[in-house]
Amino acid sequence: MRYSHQREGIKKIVQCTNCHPTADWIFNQTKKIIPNISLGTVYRNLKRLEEEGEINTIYDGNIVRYDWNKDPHDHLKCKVCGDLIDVQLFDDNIRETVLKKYKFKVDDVEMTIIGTCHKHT
Amino acid sequence: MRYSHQREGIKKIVQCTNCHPTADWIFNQTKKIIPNISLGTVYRNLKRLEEEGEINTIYDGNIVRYDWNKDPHDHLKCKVCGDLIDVQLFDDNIRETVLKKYKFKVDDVEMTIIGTCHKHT
DNA sequence: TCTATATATAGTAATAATTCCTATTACTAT
DNA sequence: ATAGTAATAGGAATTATTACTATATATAGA
Repeated sequence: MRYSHQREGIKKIVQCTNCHPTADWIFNQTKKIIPNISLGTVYRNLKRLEEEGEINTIYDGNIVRYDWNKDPHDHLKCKVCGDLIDVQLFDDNIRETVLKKYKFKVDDVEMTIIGTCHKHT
Repeated sequence: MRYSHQREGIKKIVQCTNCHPTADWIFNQTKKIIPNISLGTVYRNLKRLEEEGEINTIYDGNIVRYDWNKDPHDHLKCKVCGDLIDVQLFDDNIRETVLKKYKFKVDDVEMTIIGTCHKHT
């Protein structure tokens, strides 16, 4: 894949945030460094970065977000503030259980736990 | 809530299928019984049925689907045929673990397991 | 049964997120 | 430097969903 200034900018933006940004947020941030970047370029490069394994696409309800955290992990979604918090729960036993019980070869486990985070007690 | 012929039709359609239909699929099926139903009516009533607890909204990646199965359950998503299969895995220990470890009050656990189903071995 | 009123509907327009298209520009190897 | 390849900007097209509005319908009360 050929080098591209735009893609490097997008990558840096995604990797330097702790929130789980949407394409639109990434577009707006990237515009601050590369003012004439286009939204199409952002979408195309996010897709390519995902293909390269540099970032992950996560689905927060019907909102698409991007995540630089490549380790398998789950999310806690707070329904009060909307925060999406990275957590490490299980995994290994899920793979085995599902394979035995349903003859289903597991590639990926996506788990989102919806509730209320500690800030609202 | 006032009775509506259209809402009853939509409810019946959703409850009589084992697939996890999209709004568009539901619209097309409902048209067979109520030919001049409009798509807006389908969306409005799906939302109200969800509010009433008659159906659930599930997010299959960025595709929105509806599900009459109100029991808490998880999904296996086959990346070959796209099938979404209902399964019952765990739950109870997740709630406790998450509450203790992250001080996060769990309302709902959404788990989708991506892989290959038994039809493609 | 009839009427009044609130709610639902069909049909259309508007919005939002994403993808597609095309002319132009940049990079690479010769 | 030039040709060929690949990437970009910008805007149009697409898809899913929501909003709007005039008309139709359900239902409560006379």
